[in-house]
Amino acid sequence: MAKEKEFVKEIADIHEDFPQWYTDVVLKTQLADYGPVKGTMVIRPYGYAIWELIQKEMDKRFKETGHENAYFPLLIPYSYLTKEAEHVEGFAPEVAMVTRAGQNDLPEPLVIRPTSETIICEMYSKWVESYRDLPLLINQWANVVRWEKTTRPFLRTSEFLWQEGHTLHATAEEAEEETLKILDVYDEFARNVLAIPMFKGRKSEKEKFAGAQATYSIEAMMQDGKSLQSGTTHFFGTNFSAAFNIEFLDKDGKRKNPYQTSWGTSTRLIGAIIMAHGDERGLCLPPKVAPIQAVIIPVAMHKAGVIEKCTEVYDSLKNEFRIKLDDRDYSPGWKFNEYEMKGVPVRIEIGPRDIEKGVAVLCRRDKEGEKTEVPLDKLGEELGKLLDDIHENMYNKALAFRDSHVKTVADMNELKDAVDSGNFALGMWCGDEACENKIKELTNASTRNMPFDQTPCGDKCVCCGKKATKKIYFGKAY
RNA sequence: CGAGGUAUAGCGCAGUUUGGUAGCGCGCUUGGUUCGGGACCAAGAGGCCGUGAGUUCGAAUCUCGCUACCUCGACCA
Repeated sequence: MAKEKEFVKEIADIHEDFPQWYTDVVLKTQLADYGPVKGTMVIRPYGYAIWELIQKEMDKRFKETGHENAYFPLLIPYSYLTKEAEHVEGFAPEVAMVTRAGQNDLPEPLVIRPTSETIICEMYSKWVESYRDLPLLINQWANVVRWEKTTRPFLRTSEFLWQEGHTLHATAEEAEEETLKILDVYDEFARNVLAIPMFKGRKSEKEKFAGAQATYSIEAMMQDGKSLQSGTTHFFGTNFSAAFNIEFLDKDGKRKNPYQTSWGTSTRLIGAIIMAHGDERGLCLPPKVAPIQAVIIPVAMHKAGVIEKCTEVYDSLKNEFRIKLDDRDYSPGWKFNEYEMKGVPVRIEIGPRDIEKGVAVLCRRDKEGEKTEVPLDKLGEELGKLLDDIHENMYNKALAFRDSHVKTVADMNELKDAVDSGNFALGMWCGDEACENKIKELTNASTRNMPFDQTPCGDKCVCCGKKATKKIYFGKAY
């Protein structure tokens, strides 16, 4: 019907105009709206509910691995930022500062945190005295501000929400172990909660965090073949602890700088969900972070007994699932489209015909048109199974997409072909930053990360042709 | 920050060339008929035309500045 075509046009075609599709989905599904200040966004209730579920799942994992939450101040003296040379160099260009308070200029400008290493280190230097104080494992949920040049809702905003973990350890081995452990937590979370497969690996020197000795990342492939860096963990060695005079007296009676890590994930993960799973109908949310896991849609609401039966079903499911009964005065067809656009995993239709048969119709979002009739007394059980199956299917679909969009390449031409046609390229690299820069210049792709499985796929650098020992992913990135 | 584009009702647009006081579709409100894939009829509400200055008797329309958004580059979670 003509009306249906108009609806489809409300969201740009995912295959023809991915950036526009993305923005349409964010705005039309009411995840977020633009704020009045450049690069800011308002996270609307539907989007914030996803963030709360992400927080809940992730926080549980941090606690299970021995971390505690704390909160550090938003404002940081500018002088703190300058203590670690690489750090200030990396962040200065995008730092926002407060220079006035009330009617007076401040004696020292205050940085609105772009990240909290410096102020946390300053505090840690007071708190740590003995090896008995280690390890110190703290996480904070906070907002940070980075004055980015180009912004996009969830993917890059001037202010964003995130979590940042900051830990201190007595030995380098223990700190390195922490960076890898958290990387695994991120990876497992992405797989089991967001249904997104990640490439785990180590960043190149060029791409690592300002002030880190080593940076690791999880990288997700979006449906346009671009990479989204979705989480990072950093090993600092003693770079910061030395700069900030964090010292402890070790068992051997010597004063030492502890080894440090930091790690973070942000509201960007919501962008990852949108771009990894969405389709021409809009959002498709993984059940574990879907604010509404199933929506009950009454059919022929005015007919006797329909609303009553729907309410009864709602009451029987509401304690076990995040469920909504939509009894608004819109036609069923209108609601079907609405909730599909908003990515609700399961729709439960209940109308006079179903009530007569003692069933409800379950329709899954991830497989178009697949409907099953389920006896009302088995609804809870079947819904649980269906949600699990939806998660599996979404993960497998994303995995299959990803695996079919990675090309092993041997030289620059193959690399360029691969990334220009929407793929990641996996190839050998000599480790020279000059090659990274040249690749970026010629193909617009950057190095993403080096997988832990370094089984060679060749022996020559894809760029310079010299002997190469590092296997690394290349891709265009957000 | 560099190049290009856009800004008129909640959304999508016309009107700008040739200045004369704003219109269409969707949505919204009310009443009625409807309801298993975006229903229909009728009656309504809603806009200092992004913003600041200038030209003019008169500016959505002409001139200059600013801002925001979109696309493409350089920087980042």
